[in-house]
Amino acid sequence: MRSNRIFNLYRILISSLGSQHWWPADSPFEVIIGAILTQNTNWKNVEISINNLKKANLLSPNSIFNCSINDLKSYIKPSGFYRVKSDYLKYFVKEFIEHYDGDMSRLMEIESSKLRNWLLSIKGIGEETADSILLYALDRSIFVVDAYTKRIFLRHNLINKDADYKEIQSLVEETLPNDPKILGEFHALLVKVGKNFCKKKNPLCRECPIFIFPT
DNA sequence: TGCCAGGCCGGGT
DNA sequence: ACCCGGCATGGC
Repeated sequence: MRSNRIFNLYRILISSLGSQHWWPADSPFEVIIGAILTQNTNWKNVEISINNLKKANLLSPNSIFNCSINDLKSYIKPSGFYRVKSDYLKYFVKEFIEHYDGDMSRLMEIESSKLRNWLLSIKGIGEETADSILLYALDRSIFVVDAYTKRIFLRHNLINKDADYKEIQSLVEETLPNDPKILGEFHALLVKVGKNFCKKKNPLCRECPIFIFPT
């Protein structure tokens, strides 16, 4: 059965690799900034940008809102796509301040699906970024699906190649315990093995060492 | 040294 | 509804 194999995959990964200690950040707001900056970008580059923002005291909604767009661009340049991402950061803090007074504790009160729709309505935040924020910044029981998840699941015949985001997400959420700690660990573990062992981009590749289970 | 990274948007079919 | 080009830096 498919769900048993997903649970096995999680157990193998957590027992062999251990906790990944995600999401590295000093505050929930920093998680949100990182989630936007890491879109299609190496985390190492994001760290440089976040350190720049930290040194400039720009890790709060109001300080980013008040920062000039050109300064913001210069700080986040190392994480790439800095022209669009500086706009994305601006869009987010503007909405956050308008709707929730830039107050994280106000966000904590909101029900997950309402919060998800609000995040998705902001330009620059798609499904993966929204779910990363819900899970790692707001501690919700949401599974984050990314390219590694799709590749690894596909190679294990856990999904077919046209499976969409929601389908993969539901599959995991209905299989693993409803626990943000576990769902967050699973996503981090999939990224970890994806980075180390799963270099081939062809999702149908069956020779990659990540292929753990026989079919 | 080329390839790619913890995606998303917008325009074209 | 899909598909694809554009966005960009730093690491290995």
